[in-house]
Amino acid sequence: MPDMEKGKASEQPGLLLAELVRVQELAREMEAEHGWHSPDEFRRSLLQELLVSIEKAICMAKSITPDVNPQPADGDSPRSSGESSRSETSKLAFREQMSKKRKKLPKWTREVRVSSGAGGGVHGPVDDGYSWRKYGQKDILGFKHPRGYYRCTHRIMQGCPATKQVQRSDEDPLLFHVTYHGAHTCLPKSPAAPASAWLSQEQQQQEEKEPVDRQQQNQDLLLRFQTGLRVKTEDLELGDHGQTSLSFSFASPSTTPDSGFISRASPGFLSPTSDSTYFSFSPYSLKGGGIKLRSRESGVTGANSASESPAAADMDLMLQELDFESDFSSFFS
DNA sequence: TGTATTTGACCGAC
DNA sequence: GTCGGTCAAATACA
Repeated sequence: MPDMEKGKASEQPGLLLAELVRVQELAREMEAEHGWHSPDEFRRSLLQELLVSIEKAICMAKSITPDVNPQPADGDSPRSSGESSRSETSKLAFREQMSKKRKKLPKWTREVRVSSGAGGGVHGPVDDGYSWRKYGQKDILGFKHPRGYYRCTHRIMQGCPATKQVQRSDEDPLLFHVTYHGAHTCLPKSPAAPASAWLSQEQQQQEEKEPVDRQQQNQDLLLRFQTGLRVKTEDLELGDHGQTSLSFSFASPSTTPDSGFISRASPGFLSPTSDSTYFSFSPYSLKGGGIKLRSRESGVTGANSASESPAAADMDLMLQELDFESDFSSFFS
């Protein structure tokens, strides 16, 4: 293939991505102007759905590369048709296809700490809006605890390629590393109101009563985190596909997952591993899709060392330097 | 009885 | 050859 053609081919996804980012910006502007404080719940949920869909599209666009053959639509749902008659060769071909595809999928890693107050497990209903099905577990070299493998329940029906891996920390049994692979192409279980679950009714009412600008909202968010739970970023980094690593720590006994933050989320999110339970957050809530993330200076190490001010600084940094508008708007609105 | 989880085996990547 | 990720039959559970 001549270089010119190669260049054109590689330009297409870039243009597509640029267009999508542009649409995302417009949607965000619309949300900022009309959606965020709109008393019209319907309009707000529509805007949030729109933003989530755009992010999905961006993710998908990012996963496309010009030098790879386009995947057939049923590539993600191997058992959807003709499974029983699949020949050995086609089976192998499919595996190879999936293997190549995996490498292209966007990936997010995050660490989730479960409060000891929850008794080593979270009994409160926690939900990221998607349902997961465990398909494997494996002992990993260098880790005391096995790694659990989950995929989206809708993989077969809707061909959703999203998977996640859950690895319990050796040092801290209450800490779980959750790695998401691929963006959901399926519909969330409760698309209209997943995010509102993260705030108390009182907080939501307050939110509606007192319209503030976006930066002020970020500050409010920060305050809420400071009073309710600690949040810190650690080793914020960029992977090949915009991988980020974030850490959430529930530090106050009065704000254990059971007592508030988590328990207000919808059911079904709790995904037990073999010897524990864990919870995690939607990749659409925190991922840096389409957003450049900058590494912060290291200085806060270990979950327990996340004192108030570094956590505050980190959160502040996140909220100011990273464009988390859509992410956090869906996460906390 | 249908659905979800467990677990040994298989396969590709390194 | 080793290891991580996935498959799929067996099993558990509601």
